Amino acid sequence: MEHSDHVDTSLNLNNAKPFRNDSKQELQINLIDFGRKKCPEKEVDALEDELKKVRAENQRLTEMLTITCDKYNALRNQFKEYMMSKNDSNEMMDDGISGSKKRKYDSENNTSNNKKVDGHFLGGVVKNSDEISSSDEYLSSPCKKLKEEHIKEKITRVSVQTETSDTSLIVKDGYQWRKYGQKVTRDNPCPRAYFKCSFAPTCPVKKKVQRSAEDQSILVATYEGEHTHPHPSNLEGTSTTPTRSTMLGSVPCSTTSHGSSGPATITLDLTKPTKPAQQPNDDRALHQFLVDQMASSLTQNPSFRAALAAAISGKILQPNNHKD
DNA sequence: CGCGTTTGACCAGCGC
DNA sequence: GCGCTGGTCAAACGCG
Repeated sequence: MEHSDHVDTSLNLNNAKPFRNDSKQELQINLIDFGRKKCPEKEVDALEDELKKVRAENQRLTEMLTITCDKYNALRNQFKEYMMSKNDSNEMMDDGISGSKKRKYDSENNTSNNKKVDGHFLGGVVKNSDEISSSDEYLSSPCKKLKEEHIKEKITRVSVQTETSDTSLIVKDGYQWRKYGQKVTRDNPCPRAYFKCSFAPTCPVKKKVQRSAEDQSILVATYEGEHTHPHPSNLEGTSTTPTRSTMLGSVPCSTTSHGSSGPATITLDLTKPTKPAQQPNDDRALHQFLVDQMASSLTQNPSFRAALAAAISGKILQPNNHKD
């Protein structure tokens, strides 16, 4: 676009504040500047048309996404119900296999996870799709008590793409962790680090971090339990209030979960910051994430679109009124 | 000096 | 019962 050199289209997302009046004002100011600098009427009409088209397209995509999400949720619920009924019947038959206990579950889960992590590596983002199989194992554990414990104790698995040169077993998720152990496991030459949540003394959450045996640039973090306290970033007054499903700590991530009972798999991509996870890069990742979130929520916000359209039609079309 | 990390020791589950 | 393994503990250590 030839205007890009002249027009400051930024919404000043650096502060990552929610959409508020001041942002709207700033937008209007930017649009005023936009109209003032150069906008032949034809071009404005063309832009307006394009805007309408984009809005229509956006609307259509939003509807499609909503429908897809609804369908996905319905299917997921069906699958969950099916698995529950299947496990209820399996449990009776599996009672003889008393050997399968916590450790067995963990190790099987870990190995299967490690294998699958690499199988779904897609251009810097790890697509870890073991949630179905692991929930299967998870729920089909013959030990009823342990099963209930596991269900109660939510397990989340996070695959993090990092630099191979980064030897630290640190997954920055915003919480405070205290390392209490490290162990080299049999099926993986890379040591596994054990962390406890130290943000709240009573918080039962534990975290295990280990590099994938096959792709050492991938860190696999396993979270056990749920935090009994709010996310530290929320307490610090972080402007956005992301849920665990959209933001794990302060790094960009996506998550696939299956309700409250099964393990969730979350995918982080820490490769975009080109250096190992350090504070400035963490900030950059956070910043990028917030920008994306803001952009996404703004474009899906009907009132924002209406305000944008109103601002364009009201201000640009009347370039003479731009200043008092 | 306080706090977090490191690391060897210990414990419990599991297979043989 | 024994050895292997994963998970945890706690003393030693390092750092700010």
